[in-house]
Amino acid sequence: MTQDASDAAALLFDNQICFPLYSAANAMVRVYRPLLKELDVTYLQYMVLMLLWERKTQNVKELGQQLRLDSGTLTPLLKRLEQKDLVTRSRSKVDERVRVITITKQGLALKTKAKDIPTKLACKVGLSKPRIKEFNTMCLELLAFLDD
Amino acid sequence: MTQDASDAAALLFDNQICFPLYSAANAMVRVYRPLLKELDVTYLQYMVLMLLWERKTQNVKELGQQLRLDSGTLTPLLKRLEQKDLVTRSRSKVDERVRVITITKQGLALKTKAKDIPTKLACKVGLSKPRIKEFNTMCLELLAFLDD
DNA sequence: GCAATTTATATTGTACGCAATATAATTGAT
DNA sequence: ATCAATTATATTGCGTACAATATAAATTGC
Repeated sequence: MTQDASDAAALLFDNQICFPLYSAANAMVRVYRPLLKELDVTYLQYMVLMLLWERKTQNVKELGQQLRLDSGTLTPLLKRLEQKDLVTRSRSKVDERVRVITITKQGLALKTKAKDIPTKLACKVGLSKPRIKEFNTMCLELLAFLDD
Repeated sequence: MTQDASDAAALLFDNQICFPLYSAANAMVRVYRPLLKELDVTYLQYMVLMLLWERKTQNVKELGQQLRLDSGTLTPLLKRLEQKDLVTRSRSKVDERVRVITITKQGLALKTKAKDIPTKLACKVGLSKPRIKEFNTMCLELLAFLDD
């Protein structure tokens, strides 16, 4: 193939190397939505709660590093979780800049309600366990490249 | 492992079967952003233009099917492309409900400017060509399950 | 000890993504 | 032909993402 032909092929929609990734991520959030409706949280809020179920107090930076998101996304999200009484937002006594997020009793209680969600999602996902593992590995590998 | 232990493991953040997908999709859009800055379009706008480079006139439904997006997302996006004079938004003479999107001369001209973007992106992605193909296949497979 | 720099978070503005709903044109059944 | 159902798009409202910028507290260099 000539260089020009290769350039042209690279600009064809169906040859876009990441559009299926983009669509799959959207579809995944769409599938989660009805499952999370009973908890009245979004997918991202659910991920934040999950982190806080494991370690009940974390600051914004710690959450952001695990979620790969910054305060521009997290600050308003955490305010919404606070308004639902699922977390508290206090300040560190040691360092006044640090915003300390702590899960509340109600936030912890949601964990019980969430018990069946992973199974329900796994059904929707369809792929076998080893194939999911393989898929996650590839996503993480890609992520490592994309994040430099 | 007992059922309870398995339930608990399923709610651990690091065991979430789709969070790497979510993060990778975000990272991918982030990597595209500086590459598309010269064209002054977003990733999704770039995908729409790509479809219109291949077939210069398409209606909203046709675009939506290929992009897996609805008018709630596409209508405002197409208005923005119209404001940049990259597309026109007319009505079908045959069926007045149908909004016909046509790429403009300026919109077509952007294709030349975009020539090097796929190569630049491929460098960032890092994965080998066959591995990218494998990854796309898995995303499409997952997508088929998630979309029922 | 204090100015300069760094760090942690917050704010602003833009653009998705999508559920829910609205509107207007077309089609279908009688 | 007419009215009900369907279809195509638009609108509204909410919640991300994130670049750019702002602010205030802590740290560093001297």
